[in-house]
Amino acid sequence: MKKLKPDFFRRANVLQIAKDLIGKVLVTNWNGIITSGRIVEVEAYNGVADKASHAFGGRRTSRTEIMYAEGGVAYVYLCYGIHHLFNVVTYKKEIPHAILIRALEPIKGIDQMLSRTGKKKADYTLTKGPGNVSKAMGIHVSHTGYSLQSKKLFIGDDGFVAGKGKIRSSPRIGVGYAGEDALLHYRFFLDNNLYVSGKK
DNA sequence: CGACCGATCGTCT
DNA sequence: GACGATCGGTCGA
Repeated sequence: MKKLKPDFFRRANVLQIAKDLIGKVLVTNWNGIITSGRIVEVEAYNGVADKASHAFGGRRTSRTEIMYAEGGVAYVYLCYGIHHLFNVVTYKKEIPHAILIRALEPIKGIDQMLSRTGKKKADYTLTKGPGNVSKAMGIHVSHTGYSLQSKKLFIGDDGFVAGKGKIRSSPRIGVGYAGEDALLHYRFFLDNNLYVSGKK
């Protein structure tokens, strides 16, 4: 499998990168324990102009500082005190674009995902939703700043191609506070995939 | 089904 | 001191 190169993440159009990430494979390798899954749902956060983004209006804090880094690194933050949400930083230095990985279809290391999540059997809840993705993959806030060129955390292309018309879009989840920006179709997902969050 | 609620804590005001 | 880019369980219709 080919690891996605830095150039993939350094493009200006965060919506295009988000769409391109659908069907790619997220891999973690912590101490030789490999888990991987196909990305089936993402959301784009379009920098300082996007009310739903942590970096809206150029807000810059110690938490969000990593969003202003060169594209191709991880931004992981804690949500509701419980869930670690994994994002990919894109575009260039000082421009805080990011893409939230919301759902995977498990490929490798399913036993390991079960033990990390404490679930008994592998069903579509294993890697459905951003909190579950990080839990199953062993991703933690301490991984913020990791390069996606690392051997421990990267995104690969195994040749999978989404069929024509299979990538759908919709408004983002849980961003009602963002006013009119909550209506933007910045969420992309594989049509009819069980692991996509939202409806059953 | 849908609505609601508790868990749990770092971050920002 | 309030509140989230969430989840999973429970309750009632």
